[in-house]
Amino acid sequence: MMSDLRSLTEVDRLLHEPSRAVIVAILATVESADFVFLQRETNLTKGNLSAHLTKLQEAGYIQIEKTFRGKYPLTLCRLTDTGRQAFQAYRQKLRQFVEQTK
Amino acid sequence: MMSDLRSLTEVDRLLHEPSRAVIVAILATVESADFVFLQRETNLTKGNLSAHLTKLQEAGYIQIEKTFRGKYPLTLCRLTDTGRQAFQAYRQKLRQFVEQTK
DNA sequence: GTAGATAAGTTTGTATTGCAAACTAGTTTT
DNA sequence: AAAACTAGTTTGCAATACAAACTTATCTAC
Repeated sequence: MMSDLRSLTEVDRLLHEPSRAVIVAILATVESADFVFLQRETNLTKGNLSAHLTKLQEAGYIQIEKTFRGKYPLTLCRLTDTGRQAFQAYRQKLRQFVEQTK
Repeated sequence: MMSDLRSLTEVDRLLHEPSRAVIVAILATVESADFVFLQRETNLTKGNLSAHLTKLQEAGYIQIEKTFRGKYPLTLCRLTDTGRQAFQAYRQKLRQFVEQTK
């Protein structure tokens, strides 16, 4: 396992975007979260949240289920196993960088 | 001090680029480093290294001195106090994120 | 019953990037 | 004197992050 400073350059770019890292960090603590909840927690605009969720879904990191709460749309998101593993690897990469630097 | 998950979205974007974080991490360990040394250590192309160094300089994070080694150009880089402080803050932000997530 | 506000999203427009490839200027080798 | 090497800088382009505009449906006030 290569473990020098420059291994940070191989970091997962999808998760290295702070907004997405925060979204995934939240999803790592709950079994699922809806769009409105995520928007309140992240402070993102609806548009940007939507775009980030789509990217996470395309990468297979989250699963999105579209349904209804009463008469309104409900978008439920949950972290996949792939997503959880990627997030752990990402945290590990950050941890190593922080520990290896001064 | 705000210290929840979403404070990661306020991370220093200049340092949050892995290539630049690595450059700065290297410069944090030496009093100065030249272009050729940095290129070997980072594995960046000359073009991209040049561009990243220019950005770090524009932000006041590094100081660049152009001189000569014998007959060849020598570009010496050193971290400024501002740059060192920014890097410490960046490391702290990463550390907090890693510690606050699961 | 219809005009306007609200809910829950998606799509579009744009300016900024990170990266690869091309270029520059001088020096050494053949 | 042509080719190759050194030490960089500039250019071209595709990707992306964010804001603003748009969509579709529901609720409220008149």
